Amino acid sequence: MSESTRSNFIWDAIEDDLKEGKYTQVHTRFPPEPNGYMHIGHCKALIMDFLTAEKFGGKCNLRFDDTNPAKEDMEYVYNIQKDIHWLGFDWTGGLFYASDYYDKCYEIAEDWIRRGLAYVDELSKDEMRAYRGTLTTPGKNSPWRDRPAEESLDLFRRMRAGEFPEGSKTLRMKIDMASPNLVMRDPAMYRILYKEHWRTGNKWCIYPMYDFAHPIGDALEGVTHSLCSLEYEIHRPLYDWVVEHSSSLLNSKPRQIEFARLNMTRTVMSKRYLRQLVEGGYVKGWDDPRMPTLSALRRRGYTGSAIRDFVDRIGMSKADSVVDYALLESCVRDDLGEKASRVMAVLRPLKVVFTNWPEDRVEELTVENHPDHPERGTRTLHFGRTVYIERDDFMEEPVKKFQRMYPGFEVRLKGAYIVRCDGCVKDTEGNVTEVHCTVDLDSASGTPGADRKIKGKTLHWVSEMDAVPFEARLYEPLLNDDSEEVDIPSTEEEEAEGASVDKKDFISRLNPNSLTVLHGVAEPCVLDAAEGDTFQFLRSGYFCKDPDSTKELPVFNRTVGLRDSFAKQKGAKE
RNA sequence: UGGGGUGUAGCCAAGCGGUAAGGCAAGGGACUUUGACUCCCUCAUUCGUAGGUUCGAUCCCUGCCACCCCAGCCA
Repeated sequence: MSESTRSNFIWDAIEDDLKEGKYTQVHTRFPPEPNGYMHIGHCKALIMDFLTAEKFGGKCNLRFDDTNPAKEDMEYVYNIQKDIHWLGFDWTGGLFYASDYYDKCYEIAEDWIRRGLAYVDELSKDEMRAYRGTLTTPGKNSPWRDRPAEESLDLFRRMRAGEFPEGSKTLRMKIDMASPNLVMRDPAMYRILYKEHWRTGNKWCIYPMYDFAHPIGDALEGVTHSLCSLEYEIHRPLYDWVVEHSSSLLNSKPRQIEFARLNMTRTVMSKRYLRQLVEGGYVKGWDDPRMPTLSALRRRGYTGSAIRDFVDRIGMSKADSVVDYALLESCVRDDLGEKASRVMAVLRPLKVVFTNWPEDRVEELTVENHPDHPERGTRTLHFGRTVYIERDDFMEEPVKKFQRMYPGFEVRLKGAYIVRCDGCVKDTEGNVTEVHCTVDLDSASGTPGADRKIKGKTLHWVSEMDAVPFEARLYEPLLNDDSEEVDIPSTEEEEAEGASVDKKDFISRLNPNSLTVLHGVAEPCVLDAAEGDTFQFLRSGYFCKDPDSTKELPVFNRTVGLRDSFAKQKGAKE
């Protein structure tokens, strides 16, 4: 549970940098593009960025990489900040936006043009692609590549002034069209975009590209270690090139280090697929508790500390990997097992009548809120002639090793009495509607008679007089366990083109049982709980009160079930 | 096919020339008024593969194989 102190290859590298005097302090940044909701996959980078700063006593900035006004929105800015705080971090180095640096970027761009490091190109998109060459053949120089600096400068200023239509011109870095690394083949620095930016309004109609703005943002902010995912590895020479050629204008010379991004079994991480789920109505929204978004996990009852523990436990490496979602579940169970108060709730109620218990007799019982923490107090329950138990806890004809309620067998009701099952009542279709039991009146919890050992298990229950109806929403992974993993796109691309084939496979893997809605009964205390409060419903799992709750009908999401070795064993034998 | 990466158990992952950590999952047992928790035990003679160097190789060298990333005026 506690954050491990073990290192990883990134921290080792940083320690070396410090030792060698390459840097005297550590400064990181978390640079999301505000174009969507954050999901569990983002947490690896997020936690790594903030935790690295913490570990080395440095600072971490939050910088929104808002260089593409076509895709970004303020709504996301707010949500991302909320998610970061939820995970228990703060941007100790400050809050920034790439758009803060538009002027500075422009200044550098003009400087580069003068120095012959950049030029205005007039190739169309298609032409540019053709000139770029292929993986195996070198590209060729644009006919505009060697135009005089003065001409480029003039054109660039007129681009900025809005004299040219979108797509007609770009500013490009002059590097090497024959480089075996495609990203070095004169990458674009600026494109014309007549889009209002949510922060800078209509001040600009040219916007810098990531490859240009990102290193500059880092270096302007004094970032020392720029951590990012593996797909940027081939951009590192470009990153260094940009910093190198503008170093006199910057505040630091950051080192980019890449690591593998997080993938998980039985879910998807790409924004494109998540959007399909929402827009196709397969889930109720971005915060539907089945989604891997942080807002969904929060609603479902996951905790920030469980997610931090998870990221700690998956480790940090450069190998592509798909982490078993069971590890995440294990982390929440750990966290909630300690934190959550215990309550009794019956998900699928079956009525039990105690034939030897007087109709009007009511007994007050005291039960603990947490077995390992007596200091968290107790609560009072009422025990009467009729209670509800879980349908699964009764079998008229028990299967092998079944140690719950069945005719002739004794079980204990948690915090109450030992009862013996005498039989059941069925409707015309043969469904069990009621179970009859005899209470051992000398076996009340806390009395010497309760010490009697029995073979039966201890069951949870809710008495009829206390029963509060509630809705339980149980979840399973979004995707079936298809042995073959989903084709998880590794970039955050939004382009839906060419996705139709993927979509079919992905949609066909959807788990039809990802949501089960049940109507159960619970102890009265669930009525007073606030939205977001989490309980352990004894023997059923951890449940979090949902915002859909009303005064009359509390709604609870099952965050995760308890481990169930009996179910496993039973499942294996069937 | 060019370039850049990565291959250690079912899934993650340590290991940095001296004889394979740990977690999750799985299996067995103890305890138990949650079939939970907790606690024990089991789970890689072998590190993608074939050679080489070495007294000694998961670690160094060479070849091969597999997978991932790159041909946006996205990030």
